[in-house]
Amino acid sequence: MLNYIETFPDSVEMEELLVWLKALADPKRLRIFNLLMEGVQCNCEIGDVLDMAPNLISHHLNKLRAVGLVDAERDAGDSRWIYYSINRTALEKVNVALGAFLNPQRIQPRQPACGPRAESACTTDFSLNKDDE
Amino acid sequence: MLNYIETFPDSVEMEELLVWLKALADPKRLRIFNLLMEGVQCNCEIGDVLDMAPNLISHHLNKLRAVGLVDAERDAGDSRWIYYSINRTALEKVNVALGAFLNPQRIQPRQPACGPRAESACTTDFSLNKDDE
DNA sequence: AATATAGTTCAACATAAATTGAATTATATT
DNA sequence: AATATAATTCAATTTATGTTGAACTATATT
Repeated sequence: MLNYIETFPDSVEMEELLVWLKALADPKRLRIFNLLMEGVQCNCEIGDVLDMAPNLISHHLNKLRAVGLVDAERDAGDSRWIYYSINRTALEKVNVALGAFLNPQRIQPRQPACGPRAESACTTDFSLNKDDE
Repeated sequence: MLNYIETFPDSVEMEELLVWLKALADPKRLRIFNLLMEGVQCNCEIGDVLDMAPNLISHHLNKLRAVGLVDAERDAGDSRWIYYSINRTALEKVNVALGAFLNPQRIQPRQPACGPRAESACTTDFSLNKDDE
């Protein structure tokens, strides 16, 4: 009678995935990210297209940068301008992680350990052994 | 001189993607979803594994159900028990949508429309024509 | 030197969402 | 009938996060 344990790669990978999901799970950030996918690069143009204040764009770009999804680079000639772009390495990592996490083949046809169909009921002895101290 | 326009499939698809991302972008919900992927099915077992209160699990399962990612089914013999499972159709849709959205090939090597490298500066005439009323 | 530009940073505010505890529903067990 | 069980619903609270406006930095233009 095995006590169930989470098995997805490991909690570290899930933590990393979570960070990426949170970064993308905002309407404005998702649109900004989308624009960067399409090649738009500076704060001001994003503002023109999405009709957002530059400080708000800056805030969201910071969040995307903080998790590594987006890179920033100043213009060589006129350093007032900053060009933002998708970090391809990070994008690939996200794709791999999401692909693994959401892989339909991971779905197990496991019998419930709880309920009438189970060998043992929930309350029985899912807790750890008491004699481990 | 074209004014830039968002092109990802359409705003409807992005809206749908956002809904899924938001559903998954929560630490507890991501772990619950993961357990469901691994075949764990009832509220009580999730509670045992993740050490969470049943009402909180219920709340998160509702969120996952609300966006179609998770199905619920009562035990035929003892209807107090509810078995939760991943909705495979929804999962496939998420995979397709994410795959399309995060496809590295979408990244365009586009020159910025703003800044010194651009033909015209940002402030020039990105706004709509004034004579359209 | 004075002004304009691109963008950021900061603090205050508003909003949304997770969490908690208590009460409730519905079914099964004794 | 009385009690136990699995899970939900509800209202109250807390926590996190997006948004706003003002001030600031750094560079370029006139």
